[in-house]
Amino acid sequence: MLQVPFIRENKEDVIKRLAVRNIDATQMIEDVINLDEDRKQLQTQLDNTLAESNAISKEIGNLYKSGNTAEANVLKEKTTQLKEVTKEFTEKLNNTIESLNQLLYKIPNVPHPTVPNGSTEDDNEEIFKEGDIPVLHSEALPHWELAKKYDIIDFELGNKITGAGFPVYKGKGARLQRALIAYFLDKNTAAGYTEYQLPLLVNEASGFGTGQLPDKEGQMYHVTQDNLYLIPTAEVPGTNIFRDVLLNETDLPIGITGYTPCFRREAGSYGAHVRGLNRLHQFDKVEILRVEHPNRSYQALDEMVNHIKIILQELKLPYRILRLCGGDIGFTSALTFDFEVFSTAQNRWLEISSVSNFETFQANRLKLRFKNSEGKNELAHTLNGSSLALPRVLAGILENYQTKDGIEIPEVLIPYTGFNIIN
RNA sequence: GGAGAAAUGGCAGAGUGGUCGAAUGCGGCAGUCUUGAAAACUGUUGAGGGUCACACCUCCGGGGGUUCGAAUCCCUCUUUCUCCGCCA
Repeated sequence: MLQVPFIRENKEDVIKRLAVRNIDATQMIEDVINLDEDRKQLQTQLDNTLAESNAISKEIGNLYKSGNTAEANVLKEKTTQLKEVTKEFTEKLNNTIESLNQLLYKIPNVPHPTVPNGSTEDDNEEIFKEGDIPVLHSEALPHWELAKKYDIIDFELGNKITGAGFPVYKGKGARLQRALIAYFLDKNTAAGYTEYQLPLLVNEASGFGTGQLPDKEGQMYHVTQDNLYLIPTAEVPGTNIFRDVLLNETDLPIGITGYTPCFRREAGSYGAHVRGLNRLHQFDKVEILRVEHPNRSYQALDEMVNHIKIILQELKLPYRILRLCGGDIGFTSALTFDFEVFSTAQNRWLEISSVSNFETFQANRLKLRFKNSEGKNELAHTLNGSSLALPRVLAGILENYQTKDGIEIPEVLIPYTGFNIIN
């Protein structure tokens, strides 16, 4: 959520930059500033009343001590009146704060100046492309056919046990998944990220901290009996490590990585383009996450992008990097780069990573701060990215590495799989 | 699941109705000493709102109550610890 002082001081710029998301925020920004003005006024009125109350209370104490009960009782009457006034102001103030917050929750992050205009994913800007798209033999298959042919993923079985979108990996398929997870985690820890194992269920406060709640709860599975949510991404438990945390400047930067399954309801998305591994209700992902000093967060974003590039180069998969346009960028993000791997048999690009800088948008909600060199508490910047989402990487490997003799295994993974072909 | 104890600043830990935003220690910051560092010593150091700056207000796990006045008393919720039970 945006900070009110920032909105007030950069009113025109905020409106202009939010327009890149194709929203006209003029009225909302105006309302925020007005509500905050009201808030300040009410706060001052309340504070003055309380100050008077406090002063009288002190006096009553002194009067009792000196035995002047009669005068004390007179003053007591007065405080009763003040209590009424206090109650009234408190109520008004709380209502104003509530309205202000409700409004602030609705305003997305301000896009970085480099975010291109645009309304849909077609307007995203391709900024990098690498890797040769292989020419497949004539009997090449999409990954779901390959999965069946080599008996490594069973979609029907998952359907029986749970429902659509919960595939069962078996044999070499299961081993390849485990290999990818281990490989990603090794790459990340080698780059300085600390490995974490995080809870897969989170409470309301955590859902709120990263912005899934209060508005986007439909994305998550809700365990109503205990009021917990299954995580849609490791970003949720990972970022909430830092909720209500005050760091020293020397603690920065912080980098963590973790593997978790992810659970997404994906209500209403069915059809041919969600076939196979393209979109699932449960999938595995390795995430990287950073807490950075504001003046080097964009450098950190570049480092993360480069890190993921190296992984894809090593896997020798054809991929491209997109700079998301204003219409496609996430609610909480200021700048996002998507990585897409080419699904040769489907002849389409599949998103396998999304790397974002949230600047202070998350930190403001989380109250994640550090003590800066002037001794002031300052909001940190948070960033995260997938490194990587497993199913589509797997789809990419199956399709791009298929030969007439079977599916070859990328060289870097062989130490992890213990085999070099699925046949 | 049952019984008991506890929750205080970045951390540890005093404080049981007004003089408490809160002793003390650690940590942080500044200084003295030193060629430099360490050690030692001295000073300083909670957060949020508000103000040009003060004043002032709020905050001692969350919520509610008693009282002129609550970290302190009462109710309630949550969490943690100990013991018992159950259990991968």
